[in-house]
Amino acid sequence: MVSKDPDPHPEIPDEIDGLRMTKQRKEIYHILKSERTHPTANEVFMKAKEHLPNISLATVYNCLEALVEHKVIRQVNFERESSRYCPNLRDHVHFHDTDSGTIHDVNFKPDFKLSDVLDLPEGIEVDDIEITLRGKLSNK
Amino acid sequence: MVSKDPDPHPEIPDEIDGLRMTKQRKEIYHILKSERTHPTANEVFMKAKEHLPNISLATVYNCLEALVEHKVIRQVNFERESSRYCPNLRDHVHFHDTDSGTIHDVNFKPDFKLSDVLDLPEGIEVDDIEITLRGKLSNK
DNA sequence: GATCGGAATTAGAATTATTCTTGATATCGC
DNA sequence: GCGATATCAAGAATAATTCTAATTCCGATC
Repeated sequence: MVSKDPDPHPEIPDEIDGLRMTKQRKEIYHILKSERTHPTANEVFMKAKEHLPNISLATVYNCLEALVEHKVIRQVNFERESSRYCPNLRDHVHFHDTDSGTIHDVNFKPDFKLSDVLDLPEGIEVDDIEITLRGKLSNK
Repeated sequence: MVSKDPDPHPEIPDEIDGLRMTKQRKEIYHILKSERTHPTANEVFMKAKEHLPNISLATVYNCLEALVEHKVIRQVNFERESSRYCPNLRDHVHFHDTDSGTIHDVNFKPDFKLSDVLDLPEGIEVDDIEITLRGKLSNK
């Protein structure tokens, strides 16, 4: 008699926003949630292999794409580097510390309005804003 | 007796910011200046061939890179699409019209301060800001 | 004007991240 | 359990960009 392995990520529901959360998708989502380092697909792949040794890079890409499409995670691009992935769904800005290479989330002030800051043309309808800062964190 | 061809772009100096402006670099800079459509390297290549039929794509990449390094133009990236190039050196934001696929420059309001808008962490030193808007221009 | 040296250009190969294709597996509803 | 459908895996294919090596150009010097 074969007993099914226990779900290694019982905290993740079996379906999110209409997306069936398979073993692989759960693992990948879990990796993003647990380390908030904005990893690349390849970094996720390395981590995922620890628990799912047979997973393929193509599957990692497929899963990430599915999660992005269902707005469970976000895809983040800096320059022309590999895409990175981020489970933080709040509107936020990415600060790229050029010294350490790390990426930090920065939040908007609560009363932020785009039109206060930009000379927006008439009739513009903004669906998506993307802001990246680059710089250093002077030793505190 | 061989007479030298006249410079097709006499308005562009022979050196900008320490960068020798060769025939190819002048042509490429001219293309960017005259059509403000934020073309890709390949689009620049096509245009450049009209006047310099022997120019190679590698040269276009080299020239664009040199111009970017000397801060004569800017490189602009949207998502993971091909890089685009922009001769507008003023601080500005790119609005990507998802209907037409065109890109428009949007200016900051004159009194714009980053710290008014974002919860910046202590000791942050921002060297570069990059903002992209995506959306539509409702028919005026 | 010829020559030398470094910079720029060219053509094509190489690289890299990502996507595509195809066949195998797993899962869901019946 | 069975068929339909979704997902996954492996490797090939793609596209943008970078690299390499050979050639050419250009300015400075003889």
